[in-house]
Amino acid sequence: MEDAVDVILGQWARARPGLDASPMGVVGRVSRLSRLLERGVKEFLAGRGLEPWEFDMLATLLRSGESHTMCMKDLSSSAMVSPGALTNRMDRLVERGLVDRRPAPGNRRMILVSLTPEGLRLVDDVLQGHLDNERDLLAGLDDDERAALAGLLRKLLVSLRDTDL
Amino acid sequence: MEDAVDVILGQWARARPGLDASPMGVVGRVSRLSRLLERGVKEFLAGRGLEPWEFDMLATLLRSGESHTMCMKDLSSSAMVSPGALTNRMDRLVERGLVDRRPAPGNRRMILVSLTPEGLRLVDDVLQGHLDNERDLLAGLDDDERAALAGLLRKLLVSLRDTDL
DNA sequence: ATCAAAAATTTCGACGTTGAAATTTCTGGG
DNA sequence: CCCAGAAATTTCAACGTCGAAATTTTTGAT
Repeated sequence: MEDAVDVILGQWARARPGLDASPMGVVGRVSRLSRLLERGVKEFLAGRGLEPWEFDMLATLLRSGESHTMCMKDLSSSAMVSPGALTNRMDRLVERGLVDRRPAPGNRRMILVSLTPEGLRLVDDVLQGHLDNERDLLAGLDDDERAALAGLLRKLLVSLRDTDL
Repeated sequence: MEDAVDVILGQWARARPGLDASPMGVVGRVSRLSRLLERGVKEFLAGRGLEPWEFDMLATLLRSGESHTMCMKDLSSSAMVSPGALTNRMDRLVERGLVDRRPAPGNRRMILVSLTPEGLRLVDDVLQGHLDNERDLLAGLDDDERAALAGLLRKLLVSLRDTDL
């Protein structure tokens, strides 16, 4: 069965015979798949009253350790957003009462962000459904294929040095 | 070798033992890989004086057929951007002299966009280098692995109905 | 103790996208 | 032939991000 990227590769073969466009077979598919999965996640979370970035922030704090607390810098790099964007996001989460913010004792340069009880309850409520939804989005592959895909993606990511949060 | 997503899965295993977070092993990796590849493409194109979206538009026109001409609607869906964003992009490409825009003869609702000779020369000059760069970004996988990865991604994309441009 | 450099965060302006409303043109049924 | 609805594009306001500059605090060398 053909996907949209096959159609594109066919167009290249016609427009520029002799050109080896095969790298687009991977790069293009990763890009399209990423957007489709994002949309699927967004639709699920919208039903729970959360934007994807909100769930990301709450889930990052939840998995960070018992205290559910991180400083702005670590949150910024974990979420792969600029420091400025992180400030903006935390402003809004504080306003919703899902996190709180306080200077770190002993180092007033740092701001510590924690889940509030309400934030913890919300993310915990949504987490299982979110994973079920992701499983559904991947249902086109069986378990072996999913594992193989994860393995290939890992190998590529490691080669691109994506080894830290 | 561990990648960043393995670290995240390890955090989940500690924070919520018993939770099966494995879908994130695929979804998270696709998302991170997509961003890394985008960055690699962006850096290459910046050296040629092009933004990724500019190259996308020019390449889409180039591979569309002999005439290098498409209407706004088809360009919009090809590039997966809203119609409004497309108008904005074309304004700027016209200003750079890389495309031209004219009403379709016989159907004045439609606007036809074509590569100018200058746009054609530019995208043709950059195309081979762009593919070489993408190949470099994928160099962590050998040919068989790359083909296997493309196949798994295709299967997943087909299951998500990503079969048209 | 002091000061320059580094570190963490916030502020701010520029930019691009989205989604909805508006505009123009076409199509088909009556 | 006319008109309502559909189709293609443009306009516009709201929104979020980035990057750079500014701010505050800490660190280390002298």
